[in-house]
Amino acid sequence: MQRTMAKRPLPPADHHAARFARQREADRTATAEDYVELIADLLREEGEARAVDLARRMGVSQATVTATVGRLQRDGLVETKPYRGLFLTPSGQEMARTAKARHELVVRFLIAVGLDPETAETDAEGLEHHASEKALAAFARFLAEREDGGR
Amino acid sequence: MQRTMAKRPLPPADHHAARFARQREADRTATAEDYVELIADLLREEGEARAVDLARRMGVSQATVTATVGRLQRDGLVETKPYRGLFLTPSGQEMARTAKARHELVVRFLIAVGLDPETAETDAEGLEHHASEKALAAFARFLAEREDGGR
DNA sequence: ATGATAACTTAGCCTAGGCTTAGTTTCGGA
DNA sequence: TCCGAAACTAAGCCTAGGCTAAGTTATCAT
Repeated sequence: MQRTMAKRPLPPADHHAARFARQREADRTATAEDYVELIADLLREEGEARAVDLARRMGVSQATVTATVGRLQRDGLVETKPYRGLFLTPSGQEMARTAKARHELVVRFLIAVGLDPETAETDAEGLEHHASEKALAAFARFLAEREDGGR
Repeated sequence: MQRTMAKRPLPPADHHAARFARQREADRTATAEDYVELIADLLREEGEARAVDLARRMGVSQATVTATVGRLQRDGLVETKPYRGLFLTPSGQEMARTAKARHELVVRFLIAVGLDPETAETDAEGLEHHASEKALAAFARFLAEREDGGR
């Protein structure tokens, strides 16, 4: 049995470094995922995703949206038709699909462990980018068990 | 009853924007927390926290550590005595204390919902910065119940 | 059909957080 | 004691992601 006190020695340095590297990697993709997810939502709910709406919903200036969308375009995730909104490339759609699924899963999980839906939604925004596949699998398992046990 | 399909309409734009703002705020403090937490760990476990060890454990160059530590110093979290390592100011210690508590809580929670300890540790690194107070409270509640039920 | 308004872009600036390469300092062992 | 290796700093560069202010350009309503 492990000690309960926070006295476990530090992990080996390279191990430790790998965690932070994963972390930085996740940070780099987080913005792309947020934009792509939001574009997909807007396309679905409003029929179009205009830069001005993205700016409004992200709480950011239009200039920032222009710059970010430029990077997304460079990375093959988004296409633009000025004054006709933004569109997702196939790989953008793919990213949006998995991002949304992840988001939904995290929200449902947070609610299941006792968070109110509004806070769950807010927190999911931050947490969804940092949960590993293993963690997501554990969340899904937890939800499945919860549903079985509940009936 | 709400629809189960992901068809809930988008939240109001300002609402939506506020979530992302919180998010960006958390991102800004994440690096500081990671450094301060690691410095505290090194001081506790090794007796000193040298820049070179931070670099090794963060997986980053020494120059990057110098720059980051400069910002931490500017922000009143850290003090340096060259060749004698890094030290935390009272407010740095405070930050380390709460960061560590949060980290421990998230790890224990992740293990409780079925993650293996190693992955829990890795994921906690990313998740701890993005869980709200409400979420942390929910995690703690969950663990408490779990312990009651378990006996 | 044209002109005001709204949408979008450009330019220029900033900070955080990375990097490498090239110095400085300090410490410790011969 | 002194000198080489290790620790640290400095300089200069880069990208992402923010900002404002100043253009452009489409669209739509008259």
